[in-house]
Amino acid sequence: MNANNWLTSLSENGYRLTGSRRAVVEIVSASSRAMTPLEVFDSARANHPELGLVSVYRTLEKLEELHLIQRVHQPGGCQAFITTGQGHQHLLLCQICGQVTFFEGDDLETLITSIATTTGYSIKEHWLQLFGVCANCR
Amino acid sequence: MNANNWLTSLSENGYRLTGSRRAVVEIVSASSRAMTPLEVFDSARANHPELGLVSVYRTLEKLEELHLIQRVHQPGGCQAFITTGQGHQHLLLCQICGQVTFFEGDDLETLITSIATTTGYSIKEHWLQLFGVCANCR
DNA sequence: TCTATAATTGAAAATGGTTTTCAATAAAGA
DNA sequence: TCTTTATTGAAAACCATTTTCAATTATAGA
Repeated sequence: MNANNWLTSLSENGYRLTGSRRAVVEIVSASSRAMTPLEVFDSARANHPELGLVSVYRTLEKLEELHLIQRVHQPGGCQAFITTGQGHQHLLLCQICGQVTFFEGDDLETLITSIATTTGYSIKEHWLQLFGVCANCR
Repeated sequence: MNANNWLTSLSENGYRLTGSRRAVVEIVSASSRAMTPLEVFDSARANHPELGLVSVYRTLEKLEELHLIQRVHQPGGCQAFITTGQGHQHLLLCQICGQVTFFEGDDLETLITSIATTTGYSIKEHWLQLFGVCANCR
């Protein structure tokens, strides 16, 4: 279902719907783990053996531009992408299985306002990520 | 002053004090902006023209291992390093001048506990970064 | 449906940041 | 001072990502 929305979005933004793009969208939209371009490539080639790695990079670039996916920063590297949550959300990552969960973090407003006052900064954006072990992996 | 502490720490951990290491430590310990290996290299070569880029990478690696510096993740890239703050601190980055300010973020405990309960995760670590415009740059 | 056009493709080459290799050098303890 | 061994810079290797390019193909319009 996500996949169809993504394809519609690509199409509405003037991008053509090709086999390669469908292959990438299919994999990434269905994953609850952040995936690197190479992981997407390997996974997508199961159904689309003709897919090139270059097209994976190019498709991920467009999905990111359309805010359908976002890059995930981790101690081990920052190349992986995950579906973007609805609204403003923060990330919770399982250090064992890699599962990504989103959560609302509106409680931050108080903290942010206080920091802005203390430091004299005008704060525009914030990143919050939690790392831990999910219920399944304990 | 930071520089001497860092050199002491390197020495106490069995690393030799060399000209290359002093050059890197001198630059990085004095910077309030996150610097990439190449920026450190360029800057340090002003006083140490014989310094090699490879030694910059190797020294940064050791400083990170000793928790004297930490990698800073930003939308534009994740290669830059900054001095580590005292205790557990969070980052506030100026999007204009790159200045890094640390702040305490203990107010997060409540939020984190609540997320742990809701999601069933055991939370081990967290990253909080704020981006904005510092007082000087406004 | 057919055609024309311009976007998209995969392969190969290029790029750029980082790491490894290696012989020469130099720090530090005896 | 001497000896040992970590450290060095240069060059080569590496590897993820981007660019180039000619062939292909999605799409709009006839």
